[in-house]
Amino acid sequence: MRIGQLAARTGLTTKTIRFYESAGVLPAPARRPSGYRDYDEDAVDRLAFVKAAQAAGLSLAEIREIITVRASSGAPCQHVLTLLDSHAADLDRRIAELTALRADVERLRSRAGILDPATCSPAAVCQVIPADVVARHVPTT
Amino acid sequence: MRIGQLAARTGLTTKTIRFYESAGVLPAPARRPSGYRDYDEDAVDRLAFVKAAQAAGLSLAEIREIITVRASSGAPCQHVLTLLDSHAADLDRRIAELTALRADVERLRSRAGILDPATCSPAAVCQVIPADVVARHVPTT
DNA sequence: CTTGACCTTCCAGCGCAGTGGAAGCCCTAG
DNA sequence: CTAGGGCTTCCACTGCGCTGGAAGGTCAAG
Repeated sequence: MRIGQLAARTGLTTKTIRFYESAGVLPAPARRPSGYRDYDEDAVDRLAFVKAAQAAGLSLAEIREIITVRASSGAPCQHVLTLLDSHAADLDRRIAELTALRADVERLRSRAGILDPATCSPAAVCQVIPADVVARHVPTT
Repeated sequence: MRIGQLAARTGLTTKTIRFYESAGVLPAPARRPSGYRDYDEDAVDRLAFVKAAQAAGLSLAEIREIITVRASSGAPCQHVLTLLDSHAADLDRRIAELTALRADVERLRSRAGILDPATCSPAAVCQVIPADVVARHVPTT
């Protein structure tokens, strides 16, 4: 099938499919004499995997790596599990950070009621956002 | 004071300070005859505000807008509160998304034990990541 | 006078996952 | 024969917050 039909069947754009090929997550397909790409059914499965892996939070670089492992040393399950674990840990960290930030934003909000706008200095712009929030949200990333 | 000293006092780099000026979050300072930037104490306060607002999750574009409001119509407290509210709502959404993703990653992990690597098709790469995760993590962003 | 630290400008690139557009070929229907 | 829709390549751009480097000016110490 040509790229347009593959796009229709997978819900991606032709642009994205070509980009995935260049990104190494979709093998270069056969070509017709005209130069048109000619895909088989495997391409549909592969793109389904790419979408699923993205939905699971993996980057294209990680997906490419999984595919490489699969091609060179068989089933990449162990590698995938390691990746998933490290992503779960990342997610836990991010969730904790965002939750802390959420609490701090709430704190600023409720504290704002007792402030007098007249006491804001122009250089400091707005005392609703005080300097001490920096200390609580240090370079975590 | 010159830019190097301002950088030392704020913990930023000279590059970043010039970038902030071009981004409109720090006013252009006076210049010495040599062309060197010459900052006053207000610059320290301003950069403290920028850092604090960043730590509170605001983008430079939002910070610039707050500063513009401040310059044109006085204390921007109401504007800042609106921004904080909308950011709190964003954070709630992001946290919910990440939490759902975290649960799904966990689900994949624990389900992986009962899979036979031999039943993975090469095109689908790895059945640890099944197509149905896509449905649960639809285009949310 | 020279060295070196500091400053100036401008231009380029990072990572990420695409998206947009231009110039041109292929193929079929009318 | 022409129009159109599809396909090809390549290059540039998006958003975000910087960071790096080149080429050159300034200033104080030795």
